[in-house]
Amino acid sequence: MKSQEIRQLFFEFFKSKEHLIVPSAPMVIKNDPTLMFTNAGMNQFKDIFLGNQLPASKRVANSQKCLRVSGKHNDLEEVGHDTYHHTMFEMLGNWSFGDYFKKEAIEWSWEFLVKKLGIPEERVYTTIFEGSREDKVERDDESYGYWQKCFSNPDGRIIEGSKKDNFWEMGETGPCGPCSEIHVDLRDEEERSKIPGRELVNKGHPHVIEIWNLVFIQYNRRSDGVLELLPSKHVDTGMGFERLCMAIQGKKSNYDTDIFQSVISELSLITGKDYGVNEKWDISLRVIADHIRAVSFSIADGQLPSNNKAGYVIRRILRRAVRYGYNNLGIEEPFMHRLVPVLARTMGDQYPELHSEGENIARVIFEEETAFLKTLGKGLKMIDKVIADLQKEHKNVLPGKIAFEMYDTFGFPVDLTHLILREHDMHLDMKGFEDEMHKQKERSREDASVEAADWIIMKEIEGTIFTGYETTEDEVCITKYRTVKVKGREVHQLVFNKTPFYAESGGQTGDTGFISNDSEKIHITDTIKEHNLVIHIAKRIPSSPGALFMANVDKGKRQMTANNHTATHLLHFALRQVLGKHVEQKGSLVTPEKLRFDFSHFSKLTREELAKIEEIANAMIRGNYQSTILNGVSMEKAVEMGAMALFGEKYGDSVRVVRFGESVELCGGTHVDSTGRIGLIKIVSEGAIAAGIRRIEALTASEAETYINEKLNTLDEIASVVKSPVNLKESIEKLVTENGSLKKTIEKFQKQSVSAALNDLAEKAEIINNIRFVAGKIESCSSDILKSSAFQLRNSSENTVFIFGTEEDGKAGLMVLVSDNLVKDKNMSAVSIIREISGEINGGGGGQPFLATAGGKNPAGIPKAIAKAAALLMK
RNA sequence: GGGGGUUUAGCUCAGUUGGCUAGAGCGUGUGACUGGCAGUCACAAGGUCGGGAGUUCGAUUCUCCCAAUCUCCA
Repeated sequence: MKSQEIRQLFFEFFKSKEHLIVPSAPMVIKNDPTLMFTNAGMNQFKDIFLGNQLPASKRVANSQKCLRVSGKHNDLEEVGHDTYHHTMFEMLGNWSFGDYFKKEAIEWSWEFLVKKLGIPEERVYTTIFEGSREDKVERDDESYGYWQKCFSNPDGRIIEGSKKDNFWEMGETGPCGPCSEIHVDLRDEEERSKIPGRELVNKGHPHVIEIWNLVFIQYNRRSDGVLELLPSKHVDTGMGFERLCMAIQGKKSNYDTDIFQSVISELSLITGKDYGVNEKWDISLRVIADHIRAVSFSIADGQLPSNNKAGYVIRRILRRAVRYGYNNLGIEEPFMHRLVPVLARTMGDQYPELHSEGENIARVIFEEETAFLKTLGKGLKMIDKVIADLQKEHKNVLPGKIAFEMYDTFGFPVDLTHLILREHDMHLDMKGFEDEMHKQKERSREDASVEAADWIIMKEIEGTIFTGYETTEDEVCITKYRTVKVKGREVHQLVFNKTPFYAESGGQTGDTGFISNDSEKIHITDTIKEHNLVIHIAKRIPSSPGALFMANVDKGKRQMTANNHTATHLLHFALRQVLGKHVEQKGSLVTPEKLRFDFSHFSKLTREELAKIEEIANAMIRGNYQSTILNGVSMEKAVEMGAMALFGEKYGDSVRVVRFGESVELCGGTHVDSTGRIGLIKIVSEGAIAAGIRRIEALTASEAETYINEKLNTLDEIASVVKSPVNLKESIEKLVTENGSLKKTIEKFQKQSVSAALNDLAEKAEIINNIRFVAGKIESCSSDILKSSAFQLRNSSENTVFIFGTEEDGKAGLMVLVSDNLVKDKNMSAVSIIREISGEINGGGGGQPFLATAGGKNPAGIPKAIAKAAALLMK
C-alpha cells in the first residue's frame, strides 16, 4: 500500500467517525519567540487546550508536518545514521475537544490499525500509566479495561509505564494527563521467538517501536505542582506517519518506504551510488532524502535560508545534506534542487504548495547550494595552505584554534577538516577546537543574559484591551510593571488594563507618546508585544503607579505610520497587477518615516515596471477609497473575499480583514480611513535581498513631497549652473566629455612644463664627486605629476642625484631622486639624504632608495636643504 | 542580539613592517594572421582601492565611525 493511500485511509476512517479533517498548520511558526517550528501535532491546538479559544469542531483529525531540529527535541545530528530519526516528519492525529474520551480513542485506534490496516494482533503491545503516588494519580485502570476488550488474548500485552513514558505534560504548568501508547513488533519470526516483544517495548529497539500515542488530557498542573481535574477532557493523539508506513509496507526502515525511496532512487540516478551497497553511501543518501524534505517544506512555508534564527536552521540543514553528498558521494556541484520535482510528485497531493511553489523552492535551493559550494571551495584552498605550512614545520597536528577559526569565520565544516587531514596523515586537536567552541558559546550566553526584575502586579487581569483602532488617547491604569536591565542599560516596562498604543507587530513599529495625569508625565518610547502582552517602554516608573493616567499616542507619527501601512497594501496590490500573481509578501517594515516591502519575484524591476506600479498605487490614492475593516472574520470567509497573505495563519483563527477598493489583506495594523490621506507614494529604491526576493522602499505624503522637491531643487540648481535649462542632459554630457579631454590636455602641458623646468635645472647641473647634482626649486604642481616626471627622469638618466623643492600654501616639499646605478653600485639612498636635509624645512619624510619625499612647514629652508645635500655628496 | 571575516577593473581575486607610476586571469574594444569561422598574437580602454573622519611629509595598507555582505554562536 502506498503512503498516499495510507494517509487517505486515515482521513476517511476518522471522517466516518464524524471528524472534521483540517489541513496541516504551517511548519514555520511566526510571531512566537519560544518556538521556531511546529514540533508536535498539538501545537496548533494549544490555545484550545488552554481554554483561550473555542474549537470550530469538537472532533478534528489531520496530518501535521513537524520539524525537530532545535531546542528540546534536537535530532539533527542523529539523522541518517540510524533508520528512524528525521528532521521533518508527519504526525497523524485525531482530536477530541471536550467530546469523546478514552473509550472511543482506544477502540478506534485498534479498529484502524488492526481491523482496517491489518496489522497482526500478535505484534501489537499497548502501554498504560502505572500511576504516581507523588501526584496522587491512580493507575489508569480505565484504559486498561478498554485495551483488555480489544485483544482476543490480552495476557502480557498491556504494559504499565512510568511517568516518563506514560504521563504527558505540555510544560511546567497547564493541561496534562496520562497517555497510552501502541507499539508494534516488526522483527522477524526467528528473533521474535527468542525474545518476547514485550521485553523490548520502550527499550530503543529499532524494530519494536511506538507508533501511536493517545494522550488523555484530564488535569491542569497548577504552578504549585498540584493537579486539578479539568472541567472538560480532551484527547490528543499522534501517530508517526513514516513509522506507520514502514509497519504497513513490511519494511525494516522508514527510509525503505515509498516516501523516501522515490527520492533516494532519483538521488542514486544523479550520483550513480545505489542504496544498500555500502553503509557510508546509505547514511548519506538517507541524510539527503530527509533534509530535502525539511528544506523544501520550510521554503514552501515562506522561510528562506538565511544567516539567523529560523532561516539559519534551514541553512544548516541544507548544508549538512550538501556536506554528506560532497564528502561521501563525491558530488561537487549543486544537486539538491534536482530532487524537488520528485518530492512534489511523492507528497504534492497532500501538500499542494510543493506543486505551486516547486519552481521557486528549487531555485532557492540551487542558489543556496551554489553559495555553500563556494565557501567550501574557499575553505579547501585555505586548508591546503595550512597543511603545507604544517608540513614545512614537520608537524602533524592542526591546532584546534585554526580549525575553529575556519569553521567560525569561514563556515568550513570541521568534519571536512578532519577528513582532509586524515588524507595527509595528520590529525586535528579536537580538544582545542571544543575549547574555542565553548568560549564562543559562553560569549553568546553572557550577551543574551537579561536581568528582568519580577513583575510588580497592581491588578490581576487577563490581557490588555487594544483601543487604538478607534482612538489615540484613552484613560488607563497600570496593571503591572517592572524594570529590565539589558547590558547595564535599564528600561522600564508598563502594562495597562487597556491601551491605545499599537505594539510592534506585522512589520509596523510600535507607537510612541506619553502617559500623564495631574502630577506627572511619562514618555513612552516604544511599544512591544511579548507573550501576547502589550508592553510599553517608559522612561521611568511613575511615582504613583496606582493612579489613573491619560495615555496619548503621538498622533502625527501614528498618522504617518498609517499612511505608510496603507501605502504598503496599495503597493502590494499594484505589484501583483504589474508583475503577476507570484508576488507574495515576504517581509514588511512600516515606520512613520518610510515603508519597506519584500516580495517574491525573480528579476530586477525595470523603470517602466516601477513607474507603472507607482501609477496604479497613486491612482488608488486619488480614488480616495474608504477603508472597510472587518474584525473576527473566519479564515474561510477571508479567502472568499480574496484576501492575500494567508501563510502563517492557523486553522480556526479569526482574522481581521482590511480592504481598500480591490486591495484586500489580512492585517492587524493601523490604517488611514481613506486612501486620499496618503497624498502621494514615491518608490525610492529597488533591489535584491535574497534569491528570488526583492525589496522596495517608498515614501508617502510629506516625506515623498520633500524627497521629490529636493530632487527638483537639485535639478534647478544644476540648470542654473550650466545655464541651459532646456537641454540639461546634453549640456552636462558635453561638459563631462570636455572636462575629460581638458584634464588630459592640462596634464600634458603640466608634464611638459615640469619636464622643461627639470631640463633647465639639469643644464645647470654641477658635478660633485663624479656625480651629477641637479637641484632647484620648481613651480608647484600636483604631486602626482611631479612624481611621474621624476620617474621619467629616473629612466632617462644615470649617475645623477636630483633634488627639487616645491612650495604650496606655505608648506614646503622636497623630493630626492637617485639614479639606479648609484643606488646599486655606490649604495646611495634617497631616503638617507632626505632624512638628513628635511630638518631644514621643519619636517620629515621617507620613501624608497631611489625616490623619497618630505614635507615641512618652512619653505624658506629649501635653499639650505639643497646646500646641505650638496655638502653630503662632497663627503 | 553577540563574536569573527570580507569589500581593490565588468567578473574572480593578488597586493607581507605605510612609500615599488595599484597588478593578474577571464571578459570587452581595436588591429594583425586566415578564403570565412574558431583560434593565436599585439595593443588599448576600464579603478573616488565600500563611504566618512583621524594619525602621517605620504594611507589600498594603521585607528575610529557607518554601510553592505559572508560566517559561527544564541
